[in-house]
Formats: sequence, structure tokens, C-alpha cells
Amino acid sequence: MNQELFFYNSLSRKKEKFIPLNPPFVGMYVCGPTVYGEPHLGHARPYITFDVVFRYLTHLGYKVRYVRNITDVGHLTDEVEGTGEDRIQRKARLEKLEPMEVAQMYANSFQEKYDQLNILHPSIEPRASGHIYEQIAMIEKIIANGFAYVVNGSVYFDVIKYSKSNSYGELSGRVIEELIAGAGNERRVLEGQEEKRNKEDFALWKKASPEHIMHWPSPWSEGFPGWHIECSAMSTKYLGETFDIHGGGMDLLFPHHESEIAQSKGACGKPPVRYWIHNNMVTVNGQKMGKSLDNFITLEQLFTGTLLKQAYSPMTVRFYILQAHYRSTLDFSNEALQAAEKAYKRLTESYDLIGKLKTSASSTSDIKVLRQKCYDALNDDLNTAIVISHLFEAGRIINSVYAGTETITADDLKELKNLFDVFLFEILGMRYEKSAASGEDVSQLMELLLSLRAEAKAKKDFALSDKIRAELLKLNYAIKDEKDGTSWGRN
RNA sequence: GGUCGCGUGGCCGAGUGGUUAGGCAGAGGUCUGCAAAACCUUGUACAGCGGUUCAAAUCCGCUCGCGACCUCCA
Repeated sequence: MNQELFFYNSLSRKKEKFIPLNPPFVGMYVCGPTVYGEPHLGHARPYITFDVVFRYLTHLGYKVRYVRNITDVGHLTDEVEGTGEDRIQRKARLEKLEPMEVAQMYANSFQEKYDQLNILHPSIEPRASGHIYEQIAMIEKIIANGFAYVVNGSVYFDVIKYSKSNSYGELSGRVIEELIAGAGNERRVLEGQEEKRNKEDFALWKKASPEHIMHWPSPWSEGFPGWHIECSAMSTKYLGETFDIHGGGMDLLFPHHESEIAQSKGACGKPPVRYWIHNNMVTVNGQKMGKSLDNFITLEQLFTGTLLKQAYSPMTVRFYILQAHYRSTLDFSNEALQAAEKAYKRLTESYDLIGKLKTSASSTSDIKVLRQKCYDALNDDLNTAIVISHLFEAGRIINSVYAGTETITADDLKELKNLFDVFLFEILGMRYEKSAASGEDVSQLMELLLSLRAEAKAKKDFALSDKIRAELLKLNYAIKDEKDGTSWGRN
């Protein structure tokens, strides 16, 4: 905690020094997925980004309560001719499954991908469907405070009234007058629009229509919660009325997060969040990867190589995401993934060499300065790309020592290993993928082959030694002749 | 139409006014029986035009191009 950490706060649009409300405790809420579809590459970005935030804060000694929800209700869809049908319900109807069965299926799928990407489990992973009571209670408070009204069993947030005493738009930079006048062009027609007092108002509770099968009792109607209330209710329940960090994708800034602020203030009279942190989008040919644009690639496809030039391992994907700063757009391409794959392999191969290095009385490079440089990069709004560049510098030093062009002390060697262990594995959350095959059998067989090859080489039977090398390569084992012996690894 | 942001060398991608980001790819070299790897060296990069400054990729203005949000979306 002796590090001075700065985050870019979307609320102030500035980098701000991070000071928790109640140190050493930190409350962090991240908008989790709506489980109605397969996780795609775009989803990986926020969960990896905030995983690193979680890991780093923990590393610094903070006691972090990290809440990431699963939205398995709510979120009206307007995809089905304005029927106001719940997204999960729609999917369920199409797949002829119980709605909660669909939600569970995709929640499992997300969980599996989180694990593969080495994303730590949050402290609490609440489901919206399990917090209907809390959402209703919050809506009641908002009504009691006069910021919401009931029409035909539905409840709407009164944005105009709220904005008289509060600034609706403080997060997204929206100006209420422009919301009213603006856009205009292709605003889609949502069901129940005519019930609202103002176009800008949004639903807190919707009365279920007869064909709507996901619904719960409430003081106003059999119905379901509105688009944004679940996050407000669950974050308040587990983190309090005001908490430290709220994260999510930039596309949630408006209206989702703006409305969360309004709801929380409308209910509790306090700003809910001190630091709003938003990650940028993954793009394809410069355009956002998204469900509605149908240009997304699922993580399953990525990991198995379906529809792609090749498969990319979860760690390749994680590394690729961490090589960019989280607030920049990141363009997807095979070339970019391939570059990331090679780059990470290079780094782990350097790491593997650490145990083989010979130490000297002095070091030719300043190792200790690298550690603070890595901290500096993380402290400056979580610049993982810069951390990685320093790790490459460390890798270069390792390789040079191994090649004999540089020297290192025993102390610095420890420091070097620690640098990788702490920054690459613990904080960036990369999983160590050993380049050599594990398994005693294989390595014993390999030693046998290599000794036979060494004999052939000694007899200058290069035809045979090259054949062994070539055949091994076909089996995906690469061997390298070095000064004192031959090393090998899986490709 | 409104709000916000971006435009960096073949590609991806950092860059807080002055000194090398980094990775991938390419070129040359060292090492090697040959490879591979590694190491060393190597690129007129900052959309365009003005301005501020001793000094700008970095600040300001304009122009062009692209994108995000304004509607479910990470």
C-alpha cells in the first residue's frame, strides 16, 4: 500500500489518486454478463482488466471485496418487434427450455471461460434473480423520495424531476436538454413508452404481459425489474451506499451507469461510486465487436480454432489483451493474436532459463530498477502494456546472461525470478505454460534420443542427426543445439 | 443532429513538451557441421495545415478520416 496508485475516473475525466473510503478495505463492483449467449472476445476484456485490478489491489495489501453480478433477469429486449420480452425469455422460447435453464447454461459457459483465462473468482457473484426483493425495496425508496411514479403496474424513474435537484448526465456528459431534443432520428419505439411522463424516463419495474413467463410479485404488479436496478440493488447490498470502484465496458456508460447513479442517489441521496473505471472495446476492422453487429468471435471458437487460421490458447488471448492499455480500443486480427502468442512464448522461455543461469560477482544490468518501473506503470492507470515491455527487458537480460554476454549476481538472479513471479504471474495473472512437455516418460525418451543423436553428431553422421531433429519437429518437439548440450521443448 | 474519443514506422501497440517503449514481421552480422534459438546492429513513425514554445507525436486552432454512445450490448 506504499504505492501511489492512480486511476482514470470517468466521472471527473482525469487520473485521480486512489484513496479507498475505508482502508485497507476496498469495495469493487463490475457489471457482469447477461447470460443469454456465449461469451465472446469482447467479454474477455473487462473481466481480464478488472481481474488485474483485483489482483493488483490485493497485492498492494488491500482487502478487496470484489462483486461481479450475473444478470439472469431483466434487461428488456426490443429485438422482438417491441414486445418488451425479456432477453432470456426470448432465448428460452427459441430453444424451448426453461428460462433459468438457459441462464444456467450460459453462466456455466462463462465460468468455464473465466477459469481458462485464469480470471479469479470474485468475492461475491450475485444473481439478479436472487435479489428481486432488494430491487423492489430500492424501488420503494425511490418512489418514497418522489423520484419515481407508478403507471398501470409499472414504475418509472422521473429523470426530469431528478435532474432538478441532481445532475443527470454527470457521468456520461449528456445534457438533458439534448437528450430531449437530440437523437430524434432513429429512436426505436419501446413498449410502454406512452406510459412515461417524459421520454427520458426509464423503467424500474415493468408489469408482465400475459405471455411473459419470467415474472415476480411486487407491490405494483406481477412483473420484472427494469434495466439498471439490479446493479444498484446488489452493489448497495454488498458494498454499501457508497463504495470505491465500479467497473465495466465503456458502452455501459450511458444509459446503464448513468441510471445507476440516478437510482442510487434517488434512493439513498448519496453518490454510489467514487471511482468509475471503464474499459474500451475490442474492435474488428475498427468497428466494435458486439452481439448486435454479429461480428463477434466466441472464446470457444478462439480456443478451438473454429473459423480461424489456428487455435489460440487462453493465455495468448489474455496476453494479447494485456498488451494494450485498457482504455484504448484493441483491434482483433489473426496477425495480432499470432504476435501475442510468439511474444508470450518468448517470455516464458526466458523464464525457463532462469534456473540455468550462472551467477557472477557483479551484474551488468540494473535489475532492481525494473521492479519499481513495473510498479510505476501499474500505478499510472494500470498500464499493463508498459509492465510487459519491462518484462521483455528482463527477458533480454536473462537471455544475454545465458548467452554469456552479460553477467548477474545471485541476488539479482533472485530478483529477476521474483519480478516474473510477481508481475507476470501474480498480478497480470498469466498462467505459467511450460514449453517443455511435463511427464517423466517423455523426457526420459527424449534424453535417450538426444544422446543417440549426440553420438551420430560425434561421428559426423549429420544425415542421421538431422533426421532425428526433423522427425521430432514433425511431432512438435523442437530441439536446439547449444554450447553444452541440446535443449528441447514442445512447439 | 448532439456528446465524447481516436488517427503513431509493413502489422499490433505504448507514449506524462526535450533523451530507445515493447512485440510481430523484414534486413545485415555473431554463434553453429547445418538449422533453430539467442545476442548485436538496422527503419525519413507520429493524418494534414497553421499557431504557442528555445524545443511538440505530446499544448491550442482549423481541415480531413475513423469510431463509441445517444437503442439491448463488455
